Amino acid sequence: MQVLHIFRRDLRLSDNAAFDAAVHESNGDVLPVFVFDDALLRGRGVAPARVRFMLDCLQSLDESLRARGSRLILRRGDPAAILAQLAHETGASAVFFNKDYTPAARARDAHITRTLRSAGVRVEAFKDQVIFEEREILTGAGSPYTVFTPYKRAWLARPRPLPLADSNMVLRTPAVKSLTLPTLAELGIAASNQRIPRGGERAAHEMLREWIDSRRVNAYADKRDFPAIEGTSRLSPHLRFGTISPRTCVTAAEHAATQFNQKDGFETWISELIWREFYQQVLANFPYAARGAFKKQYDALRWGSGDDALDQARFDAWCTGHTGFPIVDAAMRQLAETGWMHNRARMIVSSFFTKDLLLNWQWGERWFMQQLVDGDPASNNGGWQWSASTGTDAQPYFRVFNPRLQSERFDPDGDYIRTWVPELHGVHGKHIHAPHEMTPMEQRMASCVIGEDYPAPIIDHPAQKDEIVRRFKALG
DNA sequence: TGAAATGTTGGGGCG
DNA sequence: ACGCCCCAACATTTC
Repeated sequence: MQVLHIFRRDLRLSDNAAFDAAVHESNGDVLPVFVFDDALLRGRGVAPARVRFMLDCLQSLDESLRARGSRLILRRGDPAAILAQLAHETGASAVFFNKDYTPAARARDAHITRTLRSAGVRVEAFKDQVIFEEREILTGAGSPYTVFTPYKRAWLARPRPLPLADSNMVLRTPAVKSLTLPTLAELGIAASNQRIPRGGERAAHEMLREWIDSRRVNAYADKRDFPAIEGTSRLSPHLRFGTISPRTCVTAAEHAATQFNQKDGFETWISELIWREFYQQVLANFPYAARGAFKKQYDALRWGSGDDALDQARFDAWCTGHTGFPIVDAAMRQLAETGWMHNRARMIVSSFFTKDLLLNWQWGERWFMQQLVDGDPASNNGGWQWSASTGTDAQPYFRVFNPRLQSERFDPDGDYIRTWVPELHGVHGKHIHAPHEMTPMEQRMASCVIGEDYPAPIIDHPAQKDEIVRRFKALG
């Protein structure tokens, strides 16, 4: 009895809930399928770098399947129609997949499920992408949490599912047509020359092992806020595409914390994984937040300067890293060049975007989705709304980052800045955080003339801060 | 996962 | 020796 498994954000064989169930139920007669969904590939939130990473993951997944006697069947088009066709063609009696929680994904999956069921095919959806899903963690009143700290407490108090045991069952897959792995150009996506990490399940497991065994995870609490330091796991693209499961990550880190009797780094790192689940849960339970402010009264907030050309120029300066604020420019260039940005830097540039440039957070959210290899709708939306003070658990609107202070605190020697902003290589000492304060003589000495080699700050922080606080205050 | 203003405390210089 | 003042360091408050 043939079972079809659809891979989407679970591009791995180990600890994969739906795939494991498909293999066991079918006794190895499994049809592993991936569908290139044109509706997604043509959307405005596509990042060439992310698609490249995904293609790498798919290549690696196909190799893993071939090692087990199977292979990955690739198709392109409308998923529901393709899956109905494939089920008919192969006589598959059931289609399995892992649940996805964004509003668009749920609509797509509801359509797939209706189509297949009306064709007489059984459909089963599994929890896999998160440890606890949408309505598993509820308040005493039975409603979803909208504040992180109590959510985290409830999350930690609950017994966690362990990773599934690896199966070595030999797989048999019928001969059906498959696309060869397409290129970016064949998918109609712009070329990407960003330096992105290696995809695939093996790469993910190697990274996790290194993260744990080198004990970098133990130093996470102390080092994670300094973007010049390799203090984070960098596993986010793998969690995004499911080349590693959150259960595997948590179990490995917990084991290491016990073994080394070192809890701080572990607990702080796990908190970040809980943030990921928190935001998935928020979007699942409050789907309107994908399209507007979680706190609805802030949909009425007026963004921008009133001058569209000025706003566009500011937006472009931010995207390309030419705002005249070194820490912001370094971060934006890291994003453009690598498809990744350090988390502390994400907070700084998103605060700058909303509270200093006064631009609508949704523009920034979209730019991130177009750039990030790890771009995830729920985490990205949650993070932007947090920064914009429109979201769940948002920072109060009067908490505004001072880019200069953030720079001095989290990149004290300017190492991060100099790595990504070559114009500032010759700028030494404290001037690295505010090069426009150099005298004309100092500017020449540093080979960094303000207005020629590097821009003056494009906005005045105190004035912009006053303005945004006034606008928020007006809405209560 | 804030910043800045304001308040408090305590050590040390100094008359 | 003593009180006064300054000010840094830290804590609290406010937005």
